[in-house]
Amino acid sequence: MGTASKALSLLNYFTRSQPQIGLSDMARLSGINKATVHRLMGELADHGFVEQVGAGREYRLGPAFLRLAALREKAVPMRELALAELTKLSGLTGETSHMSLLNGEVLSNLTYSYAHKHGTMVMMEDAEVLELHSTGSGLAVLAFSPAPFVDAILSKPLVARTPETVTDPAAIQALLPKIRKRGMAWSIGGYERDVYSHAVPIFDAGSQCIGAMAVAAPVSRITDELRATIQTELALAARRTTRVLGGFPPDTFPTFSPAEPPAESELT
Amino acid sequence: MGTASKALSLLNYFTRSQPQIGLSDMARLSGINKATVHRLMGELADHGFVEQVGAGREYRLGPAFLRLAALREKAVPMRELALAELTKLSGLTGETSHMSLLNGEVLSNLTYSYAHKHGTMVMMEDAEVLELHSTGSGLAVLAFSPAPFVDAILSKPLVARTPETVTDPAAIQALLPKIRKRGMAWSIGGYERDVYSHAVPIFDAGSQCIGAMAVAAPVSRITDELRATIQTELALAARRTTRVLGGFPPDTFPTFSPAEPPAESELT
DNA sequence: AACCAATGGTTTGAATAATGAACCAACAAG
DNA sequence: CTTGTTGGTTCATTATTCAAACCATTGGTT
Repeated sequence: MGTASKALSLLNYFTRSQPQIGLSDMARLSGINKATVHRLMGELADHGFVEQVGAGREYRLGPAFLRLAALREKAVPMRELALAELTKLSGLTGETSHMSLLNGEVLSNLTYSYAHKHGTMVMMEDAEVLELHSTGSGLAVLAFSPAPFVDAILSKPLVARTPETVTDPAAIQALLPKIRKRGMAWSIGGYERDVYSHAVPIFDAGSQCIGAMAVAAPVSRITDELRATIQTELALAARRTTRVLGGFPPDTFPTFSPAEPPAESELT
Repeated sequence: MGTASKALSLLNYFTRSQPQIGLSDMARLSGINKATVHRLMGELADHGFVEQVGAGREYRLGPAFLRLAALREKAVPMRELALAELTKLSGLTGETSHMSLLNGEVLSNLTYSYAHKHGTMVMMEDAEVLELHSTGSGLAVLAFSPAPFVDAILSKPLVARTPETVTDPAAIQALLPKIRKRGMAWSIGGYERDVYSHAVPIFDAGSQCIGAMAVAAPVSRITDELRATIQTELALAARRTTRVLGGFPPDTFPTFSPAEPPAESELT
């Protein structure tokens, strides 16, 4: 791994739950020598990518990202375009919709839209991390990712987020052909209890899967009718999103047929 | 300069007007060897900080910034807090207000708020770059920055954005003590014609100047009354913003006195 | 106080990686 | 067929990273 990669990889240890990291912790987390970490963090700090805060001299992400994110969004208004589709999608389905991007071995949430139609709804957060094996979005991405990548993901220990989470690699592998065939994944309570999630992959200009668009509803609200609405509208919205982002689904990607309600036996 | 710094500095060549840069161009712009640039861009691309696009294989900023910016904003909701103050400020003054952060030798716009009170207003953009010598915000920052930094900025060629821009380093140096004394800078038509801008510096926990908050109004709309309102409210809003961001004005920072309307002779 | 275990930060020669000039191959214009 | 681009690669030279030790400071225990 090159020096620049090392410096950049340090940034990945900052998370929502651990927004500040000290020097020694960072050296431990990254497995990189403390002296090197110190130098790298110093260079990152010089460019505003991290900043040192008060007492413990811990590091946290710096203000440079706000500027660069704005420039990125100006050049490629992914978030804006996705949000436009999500807003429509939430309106049509009455449920929370979101889009997430593949980032290494996890998905990170890009943006989301709530429907304020019901008293309860599935909550999302910006930059929320979604695992590939336990979420509908993750399964959608896995199904349309290269086999070596899938194998790498599934060969690692799979955390059970809920009692319903499927953690058997073989069982997950078995799901993928079905997802590939219908162009849509679903997951019931795999990530959070009582959340029924539908997800469709999103592709870039090279037909590589770069993320997923999804609709998440409380299990209790799901009916055949709502399921049909979600599936129809989500498939359309995701297809439009891929296109509007300049991407193309692979030639093998199916046109989702709404007249194909899932048998109870294939619910997952 | 270390390897990591070189890689990070490459990111600064992407701008609003030049969002895509080829390998050779990047090598020229940065003065770094092409082979090195190639490797560094490859590493940046591996982490999603840049991506290569289609035909010319040019590079542009990658999607990783959206995630990291969201994490940063979650940890330190600068933008959100600033926007809350700006919204109030625009409401009270009826004019466009904005906040920008020092990034190297320029300010980059963090966020802004429009007042929809009049048919015309000063327009802003996210991540817009403001020069230190030609904007009210820039002068406010210069006045509260270390002398070596100010000297470094003013020793470089100063671009005249409009016929009104002051480009004489000595003349600008002469303004700074006055700005320090009153805790507020103003600029008339220095950056864009017909824009009258007031600006107050924002400080961090170490009383370092990190940016500025400003109100920009069309020159034609300025009256003594509006000027007094802007100055009073801006001074208060900026002070609240510094505090709410966890910062402290330096001990020497004056309490702006609204009962001190500028004589016409000190307009700049 | 004395001690211990942390912390952030710095220093050392031996191991490792980055560097830059030259070099390809591909494409375009003349 | 030259000339001048482009993105990308090679390899001896050069600079950086590594590990392990060491400081100075802090906070908690005995």
